[in-house]
Amino acid sequence: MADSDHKTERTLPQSVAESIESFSLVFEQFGFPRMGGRIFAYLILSEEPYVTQAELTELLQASTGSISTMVRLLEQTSFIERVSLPGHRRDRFRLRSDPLVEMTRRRIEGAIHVIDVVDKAKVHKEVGPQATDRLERAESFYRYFHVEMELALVRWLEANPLADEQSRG
Amino acid sequence: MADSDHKTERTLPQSVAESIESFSLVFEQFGFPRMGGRIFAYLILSEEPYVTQAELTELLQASTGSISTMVRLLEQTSFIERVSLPGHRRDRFRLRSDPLVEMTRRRIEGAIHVIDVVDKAKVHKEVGPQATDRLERAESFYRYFHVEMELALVRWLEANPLADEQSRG
DNA sequence: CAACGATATCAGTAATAACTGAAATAAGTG
DNA sequence: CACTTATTTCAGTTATTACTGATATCGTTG
Repeated sequence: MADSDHKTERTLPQSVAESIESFSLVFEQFGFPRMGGRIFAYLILSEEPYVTQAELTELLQASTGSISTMVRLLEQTSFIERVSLPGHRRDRFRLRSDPLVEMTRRRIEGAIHVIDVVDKAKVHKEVGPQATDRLERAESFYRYFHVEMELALVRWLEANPLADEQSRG
Repeated sequence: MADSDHKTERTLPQSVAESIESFSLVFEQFGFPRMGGRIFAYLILSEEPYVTQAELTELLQASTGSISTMVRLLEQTSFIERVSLPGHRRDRFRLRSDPLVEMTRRRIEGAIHVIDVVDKAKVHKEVGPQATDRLERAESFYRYFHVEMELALVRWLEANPLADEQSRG
């Protein structure tokens, strides 16, 4: 019953490999290690919804350690999902959601931290009137922008619901 | 006529120094070296619109090399402005705009690069129908979101014009 | 134009983080 | 329960980058 290791493709086509690299750089901008971005990119670009660590190791030309650490990180941050099926030794992984949308959502939430830093800076007695004005301006901007981004995101999600191509593989 | 080096404060109050550190971490998230963030933070928090490299070196406890490199970087990326006055040896620097707003603006523009990467990935013949759907969904989201952010930013700037506290020191 | 002060440059250091590869552990199978 | 295979862990390597501190260059002033 084993699924052993008879995958058809042992290696990725050049063009896909290049796209994966581009994506990895994009995801790096979101604060992810490149290898994490490569996993995202593979899952986005592949027709196979699930992938095993062994496949990732081979296709992405990476070490088992690197893949193991990365899938755990992505799992813990809820970007991918681990599925272990009885009758299968290898765990399988799949995307939980559009990674770019989800990262954008988290970045939006990150704005709260910025607001917090700005707000905290205002309270010190050493901060003069002009500085206070600047801080208030920055805070006002961030508060506004944060809300606007949240609304825009919600609007888009409502207009573009997840057609659950997600729910089976 | 020299302005020599008779600044009143040789060192920053604890609380301000802490705020500066917090800011430096925020700016780091925008891809700036911490020292750059500290310079921003100082200029935001100070009542003095202008600062010299010597002052930054002392107040931020940094090396002259680090400060020199950083102000040049910030100058080249148009975040700060260098003003050299005749009769003054030291160059003086000041903010050109709200750094947080400006960085947000640039981040928005960065979305174009993401769209580009997604778009390029679609053309390869090896990319199947499901992957194409995912890419199109991502692209659609990014295009929409990019426009919405631009609009939100413009709206805010119109409602909050720069009262030119900027134009003199 | 000599001397000094400010800034730029550059080589070296330190700190960080990703990644590898091997060894340990866990889980599934006959 | 022994064996195999998948996964985790971890120590070590490599790469990157910020920063320092010394030296070189530039610019101003007397």
